[in-house]
Amino acid sequence: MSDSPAPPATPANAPVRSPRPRDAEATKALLLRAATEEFAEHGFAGARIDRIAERAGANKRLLYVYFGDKQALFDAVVADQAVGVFRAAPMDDGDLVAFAAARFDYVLAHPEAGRIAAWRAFEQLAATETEIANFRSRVDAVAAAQRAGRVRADLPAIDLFAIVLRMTDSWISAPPALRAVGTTPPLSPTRLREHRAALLAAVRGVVEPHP
Amino acid sequence: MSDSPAPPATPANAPVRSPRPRDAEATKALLLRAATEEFAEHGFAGARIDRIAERAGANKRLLYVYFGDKQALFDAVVADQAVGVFRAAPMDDGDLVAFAAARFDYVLAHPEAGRIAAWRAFEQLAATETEIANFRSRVDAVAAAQRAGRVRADLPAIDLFAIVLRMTDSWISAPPALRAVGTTPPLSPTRLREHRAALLAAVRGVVEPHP
DNA sequence: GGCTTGTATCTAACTGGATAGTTACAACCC
DNA sequence: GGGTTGTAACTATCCAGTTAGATACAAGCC
Repeated sequence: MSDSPAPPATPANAPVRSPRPRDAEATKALLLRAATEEFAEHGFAGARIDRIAERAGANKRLLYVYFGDKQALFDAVVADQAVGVFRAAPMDDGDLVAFAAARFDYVLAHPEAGRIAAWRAFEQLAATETEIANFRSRVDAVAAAQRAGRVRADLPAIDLFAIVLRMTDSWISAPPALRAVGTTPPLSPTRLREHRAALLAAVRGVVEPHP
Repeated sequence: MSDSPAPPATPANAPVRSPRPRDAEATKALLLRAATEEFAEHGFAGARIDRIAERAGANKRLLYVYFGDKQALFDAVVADQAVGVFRAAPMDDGDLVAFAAARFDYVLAHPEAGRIAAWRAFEQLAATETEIANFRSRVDAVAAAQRAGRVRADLPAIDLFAIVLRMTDSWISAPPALRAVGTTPPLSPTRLREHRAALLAAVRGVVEPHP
């Protein structure tokens, strides 16, 4: 015990206490990212504040400083993810097939976005004005396409949109048991391409004008 | 077990703090029913054991005696609800339109069934053999209908089924914000009939044989 | 019938650990 | 100094699961 460096309480040689670089924006972003993963995996009730702080490598306190409480943090995550999905899947000219393709690709590349959206839909919280406005613009675009004869016009635009929206999630959010029915390897790229093609063909069947 | 015609008289008489009649089966059924409601509303993590016992007017302990723990209770609820949906929405001859109609009607009349199924799909638990077998029988029926020329055969049966399954939920599990886009009164019977018709027309567009 | 005993059903109160949120304070930078 | 950013320790509450025991009921025995 005499020849050992005998590290005292002072962290002379131990940089374990790597003092986080004082960067509020970076820390906030780290916390939001960690919260996104945690909420995506476990939902609101299942998510743990301590795990989020740990994931972010930040202190729990900062979470409350920057976001408020757990609910406010969840809302921030939801809003953030909604921006991403909304941008990634535009609906130019009410083209529902292109919309479905873009949304499918985005949610496949960002599974947490799909899960957050789904979990959000299941909490019985009131919709925000922003959310409603986003959806309304999409439904309006579909209605315009109907008037232009590019989309079948004998069904309400909002129903067409709601149906196609759900179709887009058909594989990503399918019951695990249904996915288990398919090929033994869970998710080969080939299989995924096949489903993507089937999805788009199905959407075409829904939206193409009917006699 | 959903076909128990014995006690159709619902025990809605008096959940007062009177000594519970000693009837194990009735208590068990009451607990299962209460758990179904609680899990449907709040999901697994959000559900509270104490609330379930209170809803059932039974003691918390009985829940552990009859079902095991929270997870086992959830599994029991899921299995029970799955039986109901499976029976209510058969798929004779791979008729996906009739399947969609029956499933839509059933889930509309039993919202908790749809919510339980959705919560179940969100937990990343492994699928049971029963679940897989149920889905496989449906997919096989679709494949048979394809061979018989009643359903378009240029898309994989499993994809067709997954897509139609999700379409069925398109209104029931639509984001609240999307539902808010529609008419101001949230859910009129007329609007519901309209959506049902649109859903079935859309399913027809998906499954009808293509040249 | 009355009494005992055994078992299934039910209850109130408790526990140990987890968890959201807080306080007190230190370090940094202007 | 003073505002900002960070950390550790703390608290009050909640909650799944348990303990210990009470009560109804039926079978067995007299």
